[in-house]
Amino acid sequence: MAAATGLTRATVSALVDDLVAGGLLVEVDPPPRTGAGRPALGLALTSTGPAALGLEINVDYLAACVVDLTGTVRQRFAEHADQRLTDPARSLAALGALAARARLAAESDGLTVAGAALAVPGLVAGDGLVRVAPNLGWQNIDAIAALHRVPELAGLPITVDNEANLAALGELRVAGGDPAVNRSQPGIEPGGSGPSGGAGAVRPGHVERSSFLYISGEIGIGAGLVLDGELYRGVRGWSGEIGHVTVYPDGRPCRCGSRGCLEQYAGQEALEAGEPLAAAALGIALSAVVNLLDVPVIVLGGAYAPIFESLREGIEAELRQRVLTSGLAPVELRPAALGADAAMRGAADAIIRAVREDPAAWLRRLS
Amino acid sequence: MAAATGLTRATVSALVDDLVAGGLLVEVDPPPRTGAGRPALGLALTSTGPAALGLEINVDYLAACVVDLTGTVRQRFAEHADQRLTDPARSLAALGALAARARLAAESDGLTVAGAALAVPGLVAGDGLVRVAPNLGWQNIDAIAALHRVPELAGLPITVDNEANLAALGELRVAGGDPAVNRSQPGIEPGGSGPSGGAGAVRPGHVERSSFLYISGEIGIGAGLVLDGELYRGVRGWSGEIGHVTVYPDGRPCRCGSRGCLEQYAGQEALEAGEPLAAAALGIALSAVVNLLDVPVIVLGGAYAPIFESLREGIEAELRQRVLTSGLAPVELRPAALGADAAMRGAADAIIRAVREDPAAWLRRLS
DNA sequence: CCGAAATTGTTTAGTGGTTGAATTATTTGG
DNA sequence: CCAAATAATTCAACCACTAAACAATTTCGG
Repeated sequence: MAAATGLTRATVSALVDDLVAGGLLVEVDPPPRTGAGRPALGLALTSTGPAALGLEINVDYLAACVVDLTGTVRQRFAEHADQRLTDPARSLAALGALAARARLAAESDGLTVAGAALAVPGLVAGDGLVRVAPNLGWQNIDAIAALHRVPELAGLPITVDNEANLAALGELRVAGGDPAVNRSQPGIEPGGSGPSGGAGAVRPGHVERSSFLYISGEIGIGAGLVLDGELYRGVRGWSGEIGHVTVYPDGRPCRCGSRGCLEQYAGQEALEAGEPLAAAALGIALSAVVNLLDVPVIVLGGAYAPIFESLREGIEAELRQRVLTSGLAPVELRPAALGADAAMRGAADAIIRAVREDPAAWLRRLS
Repeated sequence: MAAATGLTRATVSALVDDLVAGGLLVEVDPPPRTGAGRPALGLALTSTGPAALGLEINVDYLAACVVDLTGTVRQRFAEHADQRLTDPARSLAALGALAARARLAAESDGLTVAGAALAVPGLVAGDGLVRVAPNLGWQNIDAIAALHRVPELAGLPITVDNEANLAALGELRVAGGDPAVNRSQPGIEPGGSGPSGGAGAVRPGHVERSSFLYISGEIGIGAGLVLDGELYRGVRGWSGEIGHVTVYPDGRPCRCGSRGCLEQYAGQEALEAGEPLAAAALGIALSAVVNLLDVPVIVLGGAYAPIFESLREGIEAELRQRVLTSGLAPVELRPAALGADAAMRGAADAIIRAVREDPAAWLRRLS
């Protein structure tokens, strides 16, 4: 652990002591043994302590979950109902009720909910205001205030974010880039036990930071962009609107007022109509992303995940042709690892991530 | 200064003392007076001390400059000659000679060159190897090694980067995002001298971090992307290849092997042929960027800068139609502030930036 | 079965950057 | 000329971290 962080063993000891005392870490018994020497103590994130409430509202369902520090889903509630015909205030009240149940269930399980995040299919301003969510029929909805009106959620910090952004965060956790997840138990690389090199053989403090585009095919098409392990939200929080990237400049008119948007060729409605250009259109739009941003991985989520194999070849053909650097290094295409829960899981993960990044803030809260 | 950084006045004093002792700052006499109280001391970056060597190689010229800590160009040498017909080694030797002259002139002027950066019109790998520069006819050229063969540059740290990336950095300095440039002399906002609020009225440590896309129209079209005040280079350093973003999927064949690339409609050759679609093609490609990344500003550089006004309306029309959020907040379009020297200036600036970001490293060097 | 080597974890004194409060210096404005 | 305001310095105290010694516990070789 000291080698991985670049800190002294003494420092690590002190910090770990704090985290154990604060209830964020627990010592566990059986560490895997690696060779000679005194065996290391096992450490694990607590499954009691801080937890996060992940919320999602979408065209045809509401969902809430509670995730603990380890990333395990501890509670999960969902409700299927068409939100398009419902008044936003009612939708949010129903979601609030779901969230309240999830929170109470979690707290009676020893967890303390540190905060909540809500995933919505629309444009969210920096202050959390939902500017427009076309498929829900929302416009300028203050979802945070609405949720805060539920008594059980009154004091809770709540954030709102775009559905694709949060789903991308969910994938980030699974795909790697999160050292606490894809590393094994503390105790450095088991392979390197020999005298292969002294201290400094591994660059200390270095963590592989992944970059990828998550693209979510729903009624609309959204994208979440992770650059160097961090979600990029854009200056106003409106990044990732890949559904309205122009694919055919003089193509079909789109409800956004433009023509030839990707959504017209690869949105869920086009897919259900058997659109033959879907894969090609996706490939054209994605090649623009790769040319511009040099992202090495593209994750297909939402409605694209189940039909991944049928899209793959068509997309890859366009990427090969249209990405300038495709000859130097290919782009990896893969289906989303998380299913329909991706956005809700990612929402909870956003909160957990904040606690992980600054555990001291969580410990200070006990004042 | 203490208020701006969030540090104590005592700490600032100590730090400033170090920088003055190390020759990075000098005390200057006349600070502008703001109201009652003892007047503040003036501080300015030294115009002696560390400096940076900015180098550029392009199709028809070589250039080298030396920039000091304040951002002033202290030396500038350029040489016009067609590099397409020249052997890469010869081009680099000629550039090295130019660089050597610039360095010697600067050092006899009291400056110490801290490092050099080279701008090339091509793809540069993370280690500085120029993978391919189509318009120079380069492939896998180790420019750093070649420059290091010049005796006067032997020990100097040298980096290589894409021309558009560095030009974007140059624009960043001019456009803002660099507190040391766009703030006035130390001594906080002169307007706020009244009792408008105690300490903490200004969020300490906050600096406006700009995001924009710089697009450079040369023979090829490149782009440099600045997100939150930082240049985004992409995972492999190959971001910004906007010239090969598809604009018309079944359009003109491009020398990259694809069809309908932006370069075919808005590259310098197309412009010179009076291509009527140039502005529209640019607008289509740029709308994709804005939809994906939500950048609020686009800077047109290279060959686009002088004809900015003739392109503006055509580009803006496409942006209005194709950018989903154009109704919520318009995208600002503006011509590059720096001229043909943008990339070279940006190159030097990249080095200066490194010294500014970690002045302690520069001070340690004196051991 | 013993001892050497290896590895983990703790203890201790020391260091450097920072804070906070007190002090001094120098101006404006009534 | 004095009060209020602002700028800068000094100094003791603090905190996170380091470095080095030490203690604990294992494997491995005879």
